[in-house]
Amino acid sequence: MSDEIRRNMALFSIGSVMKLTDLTARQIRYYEQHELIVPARTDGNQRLFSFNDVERLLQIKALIEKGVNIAGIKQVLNPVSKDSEDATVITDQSGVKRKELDDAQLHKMLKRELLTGNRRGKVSLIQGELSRFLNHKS
DNA sequence: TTTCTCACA
DNA sequence: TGTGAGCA
Repeated sequence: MSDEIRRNMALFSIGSVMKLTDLTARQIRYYEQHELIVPARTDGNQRLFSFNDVERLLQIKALIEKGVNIAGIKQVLNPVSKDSEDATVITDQSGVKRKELDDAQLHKMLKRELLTGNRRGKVSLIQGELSRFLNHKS
């Protein structure tokens, strides 16, 4: 669990993130405007990204390449409180939590689509690049 | 030099 | 989204 801490601690400049994600600074800032990511700031108002942010950016990139728009990406990335909209739960003949179930399945479906083809390949590639970047650091 | 915000193509 | 201006 303390892994979360480190993931959110490592900080990169937007320039590093650009190289790591192949996104332009413009895109990165654009995604931030749409709340797809929420990087921290330095004293000089400089953006600081964590490993989590980088991974998030890579997911966003993958989704965009699949033709998903900002709104769609928000749905996949934003954990929209698990129980903040149970007001519209349908109570049909089969069950009581119809809507909730559908949301969960949809979310899982989208996530799977996003990661289809590189369950491990892309991730390890990313980590490899991160390591190379951190070690070379020249 | 790099990043930032803002505005226009 | 890209690009350029003017700052810090």
